[in-house]
Amino acid sequence: MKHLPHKTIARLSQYRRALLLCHAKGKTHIFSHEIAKILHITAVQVRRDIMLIGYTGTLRKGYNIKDLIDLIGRIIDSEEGINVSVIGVGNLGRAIVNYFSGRRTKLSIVACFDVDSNKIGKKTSGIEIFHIDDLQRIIEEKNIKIGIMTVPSEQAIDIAELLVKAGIKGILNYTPKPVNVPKDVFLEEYDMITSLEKVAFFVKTHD
Amino acid sequence: MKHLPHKTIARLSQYRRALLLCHAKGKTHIFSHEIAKILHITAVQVRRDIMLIGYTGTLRKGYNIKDLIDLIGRIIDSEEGINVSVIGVGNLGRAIVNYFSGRRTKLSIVACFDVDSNKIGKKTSGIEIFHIDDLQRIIEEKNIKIGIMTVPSEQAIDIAELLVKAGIKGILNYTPKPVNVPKDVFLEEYDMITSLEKVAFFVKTHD
DNA sequence: AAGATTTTGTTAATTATTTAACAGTGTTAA
DNA sequence: TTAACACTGTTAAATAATTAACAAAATCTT
Ligand SMILES: NC(=O)c1ccc[n+]([C@@H]2O[C@H](COP(=O)([O-])OP(=O)(O)OC[C@H]3O[C@@H](n4cnc5c(N)ncnc54)[C@H](O)[C@@H]3O)[C@@H](O)[C@H]2O)c1
Ligand SMILES: NC(=O)c1ccc[n+]([C@@H]2O[C@H](COP(=O)([O-])OP(=O)(O)OC[C@H]3O[C@@H](n4cnc5c(N)ncnc54)[C@H](O)[C@@H]3O)[C@@H](O)[C@H]2O)c1
Repeated sequence: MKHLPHKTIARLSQYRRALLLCHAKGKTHIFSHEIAKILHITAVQVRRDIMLIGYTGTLRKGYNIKDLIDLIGRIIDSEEGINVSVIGVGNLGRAIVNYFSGRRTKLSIVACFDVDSNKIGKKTSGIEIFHIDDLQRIIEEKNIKIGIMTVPSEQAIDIAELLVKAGIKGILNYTPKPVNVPKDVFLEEYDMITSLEKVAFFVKTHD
Repeated sequence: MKHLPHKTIARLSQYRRALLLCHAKGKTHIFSHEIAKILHITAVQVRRDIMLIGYTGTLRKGYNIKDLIDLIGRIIDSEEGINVSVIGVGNLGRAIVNYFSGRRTKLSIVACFDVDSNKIGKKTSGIEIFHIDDLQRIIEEKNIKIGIMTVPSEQAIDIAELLVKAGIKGILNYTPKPVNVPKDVFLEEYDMITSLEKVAFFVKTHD
């Protein structure tokens, strides 16, 4: 298995989530077209993705749900788990921390950072909030590999640089400000405003 | 100008945001490579996108910032503006409402919906919260075209259906549950968990 | 047991998107 | 006034992602 396309990785994550739900219901096998139906994509795409990770289902019975869940896990998870931090504990940051603190997965949010003295030392959803000046130290101490940026956009570029310096290996930037990272750091940016404007554009043109 | 690629639309939104910043600083012209630098993409891509919308800069001076902002506006905005609603005023929904209420654009959030009786009738960031049962009526009364879904994922499918019935033309689904809409409704889905798992995958493999 | 049916796995074709290449043209400098 | 330069606009090539096509095989039907 050489290079999995980005889009395939994203779908594998979704397949797994859907499969876990099916598994919980006691289902043991599933067809490509069933998975496709759940995610509203085509069965071919499902089969192709599954082919790419080298799994083979059984003809006429489909894919073994448990096996496929495990295989996807071996591909996208890190065995030891990965520690994550949230930088900027405002409305969005708090929502994210709260949301992820509920679920047990291989990804755990283990620290937050802010500059607001009212927040430092407190906890949000059980996760401690540190001062941004302690970032480097805490990142090292807690072996944090991923940073989720939810700071005001004016701070985005500086914070990204700080994260890179601290040795972070992946950044999820929810700021509408594009940031720059060296190529050994993986960057994913999501811009909500743009997303909404895109919807608005198609609403406008589609009638 | 025929069909603009989705990706181009998304970038136009970002160009405009960057251009507005430059404009505010008193800059009048900008080169493709300057825009590219800000967004960390290539100058060719910028030029190509701008070509697609039929704008032409002046040689050696670049693009007129004000003109380009206006043209992008004419393309992606609706003249009259578009009304938006948020369904599910929890942590994420509240963050979104608060965030967008600050900015004046052609897109305004004009109503929220929930089922929690403690929330109904109250306001969040100045926007009234209605009961989900009044959705159809309010959508019509307030001429709402877009719905942002931030309800628990178990509710996602039902709510999407409800929105479609009510005559919504665009849905932004922040639930990790894929939903189904007729093809005259534009659907954009963003799954934060998947996004984070994708970052984790590349962090894992990239060393 | 023969034939129809269903479903996978895989290669090939298609479509979408990005990147490269380069002609054309004001502007600056010699 | 001519040559070098620094841009844009556009076409062509390359890359990425999706979709179609179909052979192979397990199961079902009669
Ligand atoms: N809230 C949303 O729904 C939403 C939507 C789209 C984009 N965003 C983006 O997400 C970011 C955060 O949005 P928000 O609504 O949570 O804002 P917010 O103001 O509620 O939160 C920002 C937080 O960052 C902290 N902060 C400021 N400077 C910091 C620094 N140098 N280091 C660490 N922390 C710092 C602030 O103290 C605050 O707690 C913004 O960039 C915004 O554009 C938010
Ligand atoms: N918080 C995050 O950062 C985050 C991240 C990723 C995904 N999400 C997704 O966003 C959604 C909301 O997350 P949250 O953290 O804000 O959850 P939340 O529980 O804080 O909010 C959900 C809200 O929806 C309301 N609600 C429930 N049923 C409803 C119905 N039928 N109609 C209208 N409103 C209803 C609830 O009363 C509540 O106010 C979830 O699907 C979650 O998976 C959230």
